[in-house]
Amino acid sequence: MKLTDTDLEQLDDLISLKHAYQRGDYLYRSGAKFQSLYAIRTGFFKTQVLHEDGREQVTGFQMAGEIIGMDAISSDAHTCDAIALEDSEVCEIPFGRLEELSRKLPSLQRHLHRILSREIVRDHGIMLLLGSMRAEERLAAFLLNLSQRFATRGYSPNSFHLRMTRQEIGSYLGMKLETVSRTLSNFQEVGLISIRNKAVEIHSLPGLQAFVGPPSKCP
Amino acid sequence: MKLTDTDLEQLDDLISLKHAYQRGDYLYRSGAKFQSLYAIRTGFFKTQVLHEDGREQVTGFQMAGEIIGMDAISSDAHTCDAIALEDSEVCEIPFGRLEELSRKLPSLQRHLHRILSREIVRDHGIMLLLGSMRAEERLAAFLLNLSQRFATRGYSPNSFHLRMTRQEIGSYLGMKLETVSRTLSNFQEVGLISIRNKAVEIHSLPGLQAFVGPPSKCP
DNA sequence: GTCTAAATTTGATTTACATCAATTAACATG
DNA sequence: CATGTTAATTGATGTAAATCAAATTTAGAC
Repeated sequence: MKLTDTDLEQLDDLISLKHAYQRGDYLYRSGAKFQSLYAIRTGFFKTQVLHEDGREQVTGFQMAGEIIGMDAISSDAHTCDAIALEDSEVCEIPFGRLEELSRKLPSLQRHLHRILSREIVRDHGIMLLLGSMRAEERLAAFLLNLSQRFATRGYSPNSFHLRMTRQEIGSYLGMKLETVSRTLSNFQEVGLISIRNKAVEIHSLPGLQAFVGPPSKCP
Repeated sequence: MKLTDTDLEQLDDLISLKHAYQRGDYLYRSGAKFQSLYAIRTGFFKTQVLHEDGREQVTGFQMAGEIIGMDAISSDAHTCDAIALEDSEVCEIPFGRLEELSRKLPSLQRHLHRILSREIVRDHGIMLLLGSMRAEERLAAFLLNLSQRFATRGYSPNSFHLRMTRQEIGSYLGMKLETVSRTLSNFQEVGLISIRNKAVEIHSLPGLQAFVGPPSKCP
């Protein structure tokens, strides 16, 4: 299937709505009517679900190139909050138009399906992490994941700064902020990383990797 | 958009591949090439992801009317195992054909997107559960969820039998089988449920609901 | 720059759950 | 129906992480 000029125009049109958000701004709120998906151009977001009793769970940290808002398709309303963790730029993708266009462009359709499915796979990974790893392992996996994503975007995999607080990391990883802090300090003490407030230096990626997985059996 | 006779034929055709599975059979295995989604007609399945180090995490229990296999779209390969927990019947839905047809039928397209999104929402709920609930709350939420799904299918919400072992429940909920057993025994002692092996009687749905959520503050 | 509030670190203590261990009950198989 | 096998219960003990509590650092507001 070839793209006609009209197709290209429409695709171009589809992603033409750009918006800027400042640190702390909501991209959308839980309960808001679903209209669009959002492609992050620059910046950093978190998404969180709120339990009626006030508990909250961070469900993800999203960075440039990632799509958010997919949870809202099922009920035509957003089911979580998305909040900018730094000044960010976002492309709005009206979902109705995306569906329309993806009916004409099989490769776009396939792409959309892959993105939706990738989110499911990601969530399963976090379920594994939350359900069966210890605090140390979770945090190591978290740092490795960030490292890998920064690397993909052309930044250093060994040196980056965290956009989120210890509390937000803790919420995401199912542990308290004190445990996050202590565990990071431990990593530093054994020389795996340096951490000064939000600035992280990973000294040994393999060393962190060795932490993920159960304590090695010594036969 | 109206459905033509040809459309209806194709839709009918799409879901014509039925297969039977016995307790313990694999519907698919992690790593297998992705071809189809599967609609469960009757029976009960579990899905689990395996960590290379041998740890496993049950990611869901699926029953009649539910669709599984969506995680595989992203990489063209299944990322988890799906195993029948009782004798079951399943419709295979070749995904290429589903995509093709959903290009012609906007309502089918929308339906597919909703199903994919619903899985994401479900996973976020489990992340909340794993990340921020205590064992008691997780198990209460689990029983309520099963109850509600049985009710939707016309079965009693108060009386059903578990198809899965304590170990599988524990894996799903991020706790050990002993804790599952103990917690169920506690629920029984306080009169919320009766449980004899796999047979559950819920005596008070509101009572279980009260368990989900943090211990009530007494001012 | 100063001041205030928020975030982080670190320590002491508690606790929920895991682990280890043994018994009992349910299930499958010849 | 007897018998090996797996699943479930229950108890005793250990431990990872939560909680409670300061002290300290960092970031924002004025």
